[in-house]
Amino acid sequence: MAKSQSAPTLEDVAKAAGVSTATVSRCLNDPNRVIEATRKRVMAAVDQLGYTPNFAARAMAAKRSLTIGAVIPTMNNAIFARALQAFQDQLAQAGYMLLVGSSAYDPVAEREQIRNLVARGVDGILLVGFEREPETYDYLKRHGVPTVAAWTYSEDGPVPSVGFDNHLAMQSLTEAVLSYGHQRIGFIAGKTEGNDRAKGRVDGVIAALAAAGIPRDQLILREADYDISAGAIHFREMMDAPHPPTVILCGNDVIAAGAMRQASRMGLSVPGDVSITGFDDMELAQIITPALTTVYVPHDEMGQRAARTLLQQIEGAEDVASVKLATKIVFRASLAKPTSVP
Amino acid sequence: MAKSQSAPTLEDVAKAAGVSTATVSRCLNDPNRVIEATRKRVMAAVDQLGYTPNFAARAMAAKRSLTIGAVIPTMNNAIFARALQAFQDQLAQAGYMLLVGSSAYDPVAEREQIRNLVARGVDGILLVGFEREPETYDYLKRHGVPTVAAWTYSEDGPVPSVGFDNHLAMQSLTEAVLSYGHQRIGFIAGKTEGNDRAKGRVDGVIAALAAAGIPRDQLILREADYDISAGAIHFREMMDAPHPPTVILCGNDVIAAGAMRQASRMGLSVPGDVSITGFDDMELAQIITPALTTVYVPHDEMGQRAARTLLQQIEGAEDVASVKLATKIVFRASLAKPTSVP
DNA sequence: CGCCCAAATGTAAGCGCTTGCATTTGGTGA
DNA sequence: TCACCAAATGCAAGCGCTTACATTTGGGCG
Repeated sequence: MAKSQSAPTLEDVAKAAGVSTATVSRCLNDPNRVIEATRKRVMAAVDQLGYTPNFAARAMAAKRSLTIGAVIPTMNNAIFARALQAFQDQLAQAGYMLLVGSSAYDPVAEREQIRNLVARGVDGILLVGFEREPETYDYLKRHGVPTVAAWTYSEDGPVPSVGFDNHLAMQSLTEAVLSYGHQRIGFIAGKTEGNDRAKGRVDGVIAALAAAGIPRDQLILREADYDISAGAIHFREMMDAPHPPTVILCGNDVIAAGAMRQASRMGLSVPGDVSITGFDDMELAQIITPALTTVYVPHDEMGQRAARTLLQQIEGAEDVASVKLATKIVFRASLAKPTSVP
Repeated sequence: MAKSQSAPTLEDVAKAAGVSTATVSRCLNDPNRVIEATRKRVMAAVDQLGYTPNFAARAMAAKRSLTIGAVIPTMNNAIFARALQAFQDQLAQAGYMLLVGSSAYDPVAEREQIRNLVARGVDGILLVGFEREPETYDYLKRHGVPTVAAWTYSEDGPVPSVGFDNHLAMQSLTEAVLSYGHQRIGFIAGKTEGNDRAKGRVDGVIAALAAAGIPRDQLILREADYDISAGAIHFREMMDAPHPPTVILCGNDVIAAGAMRQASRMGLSVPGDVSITGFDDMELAQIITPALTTVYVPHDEMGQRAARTLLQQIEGAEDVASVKLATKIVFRASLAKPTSVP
């Protein structure tokens, strides 16, 4: 089938309506700069011809693309995907579309993606976390691309942020865990390299232990990829060691789910033999058995607020404030007092 | 902070290298049309200036955007997100980026998004399922935008597809369930309106029952939104009715998870009191207790193949073939023989 | 009944790139 | 050595839109 004659352009509409292209353009972008009679005529022509503006041309002439970019580690688990959905919904309302890239937790890939997005002329960018080369922030600033960092929070980061205090959240959870009487603690953290969020969580645990006067070497710490099987593997290794912990904290719910699965495979009861906690409060946290004690994170709100923060910047606001979201500990069955005498 | 002088353009590079813009352009897009000495000089200028091409301009001049669009129902659960990730990875390798829209299962929103993507000049579009107005397909064809439908399969759909046979998959699962001896079947389907995949699954169940000579009114059929609580609610209503089913099939794993949670809240044992099955084999299927019998769907492969199918079309291949993916039933603990005598 | 001014509209210059065609270059064979 | 040809490069015309600036229009007012 032959591709039809190319789509109608602004000029076609102008001709059909008997006005200049400038008028048509104004009708579309700033309707009340044009008198009603004319506007009607133009609009009639528009939908009679089935005209749709060409965004590339518009982007080029107007120097804005009505497109926002986002680079996230992965969409494989619901955790980023969910906030991204909320982010996207909010943008769509403002007429923006979302261009996504994923980095697979690789800083180099992330940098590439960012450059790519900038080359595509996105009007703003959503990033996850703060930790990346200063050059990247320079680059972004140099190109005048508004940026917001999510899943993290700081008053004085290189760009505005919308997120929560990873350190504090994990510290609180750890304190809660300690208050149950646990002394030997395992923590299966996410990979911390280039990941300030994971680092924050580790530091939170350490701070809580320190505050409780528990010697640092009581903490069994390991880093895992963010997936089920990694959780399972590390859980097994920790539990197989000479003095297994009475509770294993996990860097997120997915790792915790892996740990849980492994516990059941090893015939260990949770929380009878060992307690387990997660982070994120994804849906699965309430579905697995026993239900998971974890840290609730307002994913949807984070996505929405991030969008608004970005939009504000795009609209030219100076000194856009970062948004600090509250997390809270959700106590469920997977955490209990240790039974074995230490 | 003042936005710096605008980014270097092709012309700047040309000037710096002492060649014409045409040569620079060729260096970038078709390097071996340019002699090595020149190429080196140009490349040096390129990274000395930190030049990055402007995609809008390129899109406009070359009439391709190196951008692919996708409209999916939602990224809230991992099911679409996961395949989307695979789709995206594959595209990235070919230099494309992904522009995403989500429809929230609303046909009108979907149509809007599609038009939007076309206006943005995407080189191809990924859609979920076949069912939508014929005008949409006309529109796409008229604009010459290659399209592929995923999560569904047909030899002779309006566009090539990459997916599996929903009807057959669910029919097989139902047959398996029947072979366990179940007679009173409940099916919590997904909403079927405008959703050929959900419809296919319903038809599959019905076909299997018919083949087994089980009267149609033995089937307790309901449609639910695709979320946990909907699964829970419908599960409760079915089980509270006078003659509760001995097995409840669910339109997907998320609904099944909801059913499972509700079962435990009602003190019903699975599969002792009632069996439950899902569809998709998401990660959570193996994590919940009891593990869920479900239909495995190769999400990653679907995403990858969809990308390749689309790319083929973009490269001008005629008559691109649809890809039929195999599903298979994964038997886990949630399905067993009925214990109560019918 | 003109004049003046603001509102409405038109004119046309780009935005940064690709590409068909024209021109130049350099090597080859006679 | 020179004509000839392919390869390398340059020229310049757009691609479809926005927008600063110029021009026209039409009403209110003196």
